[in-house]
Parts: sequence; structure tokens; C-alpha cells
Amino acid sequence: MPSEDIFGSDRKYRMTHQRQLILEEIRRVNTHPTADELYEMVRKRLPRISMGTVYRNLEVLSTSGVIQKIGRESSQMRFDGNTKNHYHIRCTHCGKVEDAPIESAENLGHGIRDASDYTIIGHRLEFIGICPVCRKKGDLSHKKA
Amino acid sequence: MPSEDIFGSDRKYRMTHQRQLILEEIRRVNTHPTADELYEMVRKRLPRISMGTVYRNLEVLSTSGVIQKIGRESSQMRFDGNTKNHYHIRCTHCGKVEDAPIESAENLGHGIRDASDYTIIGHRLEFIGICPVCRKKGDLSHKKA
DNA sequence: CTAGGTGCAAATCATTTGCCGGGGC
DNA sequence: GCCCCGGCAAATGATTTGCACCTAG
Repeated sequence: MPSEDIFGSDRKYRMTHQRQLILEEIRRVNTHPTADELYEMVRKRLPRISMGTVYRNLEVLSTSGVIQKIGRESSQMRFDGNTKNHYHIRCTHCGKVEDAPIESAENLGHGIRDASDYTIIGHRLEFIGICPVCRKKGDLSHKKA
Repeated sequence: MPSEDIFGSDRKYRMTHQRQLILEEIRRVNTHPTADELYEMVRKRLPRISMGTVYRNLEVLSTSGVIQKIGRESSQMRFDGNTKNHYHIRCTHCGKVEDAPIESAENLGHGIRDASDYTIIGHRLEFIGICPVCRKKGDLSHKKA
């Protein structure tokens, strides 16, 4: 596969060799690898690549929308004294988490129970948005939590 | 509030003073605090408490189902070369993440758009279950990723 | 007496960043 | 020349753990 033109008009980034290899590996598998798994995968083809490069490129690729991040919405765990099933809504700007004003839907899992070979225990649904405070402030500063 | 009998028949754990204070604070607010926010909150009432104690008790309380963890399904970020909207399913035992065989539902956000004062950007839905491999193995070893 | 609990400090783990030399345009 | 880049190692930040003592049952 030749070096792809994934950045299109965005001339900010170039498709470098390291970046290309990381992208190839991530596309080759469907295991949703972690950064260090990718590091090991790419290292087989480019032994001197460093973790820093892997992380930096994963950041560039996901920011550019070429790949997607899964999990870890924020760096810190949060805790909730309410153990009833309910959903949350998280502000992309300030990182605040509030309860979502919507009922928990048990039936969300129904469709997948037939389609999947997993034993379904439950589901987590989280809405992503901008809270009124940040919207009002026009707060475009980088997310904190 | 007197020391609660939250552990019921589970005599493994006692309701200690620190544990009680942590629980009171977490229940007092609806901000879904992080561990260090709770540490600061509890420290106002018990200045010599340590972060280690806070983390240990949050673990006990959430394991016992008295409180709930939000966010951070796993310690590591995962990456996906498929940027189409799709959901994932995560195995509680081995931590593996696969694509969920179910369509992404745009309308999930509809109800909340009216009910919430957030500007809704999107949602994340993740199913939790046990993968066939772990089920077959009867693998009850602790989750890895 | 035993097992759980605590404060404290050190360790761990994932991720980020500073430095610095190198190459593309 | 300017800016992106990559390797390397050091720094950071959240969380976990080892240790020594303490206390309830």
C-alpha cells in the first residue's frame, strides 16, 4: 500500500513512514489494540520506533478523524452514590458529568442478545455534549477532566 | 447520620469512620466527584486521612455495590481504525473489546435533546458482557485490561 | 489471635513532554 | 528557514501497594 493521502487538504500533517505503519497495523486487525500493543506490532517492522512516536501519531490520527479512540473519556475515575441504573452526560469542554434526564432503557440490550455470542450483562450509555456554562462562556479552552 | 449497616450480611467489611465519611460526602453531592475531589472534601472533616485510604474505600464501596464507578472502563486507551459510528462490546473478564453487531441509533439522542440543557453532540454506547471464550473457560480470573 | 483498616511513602502504569538533531517543502 | 518529526529519556498524574502499627470481634 502506497503512502495514503488521508489528510487531504490539511497540509499541516504529512504521511510519514512511522505514521503509515501505525495506520496499516491498526487497520489490519479488528482487535482495537492499545498503544503498547500497537507499539509491539509496529516494532516488528520498524524496530527503532519509540512509544512517544506511537502516542504522538495516534493523537494526530484520531484528531484528524482517521482513527477513533475507545474508552477512557477522562483520565480520572468518577464516583456516584446513586446506584440505580441511570445514564450520564459529559461536557466535552469542562469535563463535568451530570445525570442524564432520561430513563434507563433495559430493552437496549435486547437486540444484541440475539445477535451476539456474548452473555450480555448490561450496557453503558453516555451522552456527549456542551454544558450551558461552557456554551455561554464560548469556552473553547481545552478540556480539563 | 449514624453508622449505616450497608454491608448487611457481608461481615467481611465493617463501617469504619473513614468509610462512613467518604460515603456521606459522595452522597451529599451530585457532582460525581473524582477521588482527589473526595479526598479534599473528606479532609475538611478528617484532616489526617490519606489518599490511599480514599482509594481503598472507594474500591470497597463500589465492589460492594454501595456506590458506582463512572468512566474509565479500563486503564488503557484503545484505538479503532473504523471511524464509522458503531458500538462496542467489552468482556468483563478478559477486557477484550469487539464491535457490537447492532446498528448505531441516531435517535438515541432525540429524547435527551429536549430534556437537557446541554448541546448534544453524540453518545457512546457500550455493552458489557462475557465473551464466549471466557464463558467456556469458566474463567473467573481477574480482568486484565 | 486474626483479619481488616489506616497513614505514609514508595512504586507502578499509562501517557505526555522537553530536548535536539534531521528532513521536507 | 520554518515547521513538522522522530528517538530518547525524563516528567507527570492517577492509582496501587508495601510496611508497620492499630483495633474490633
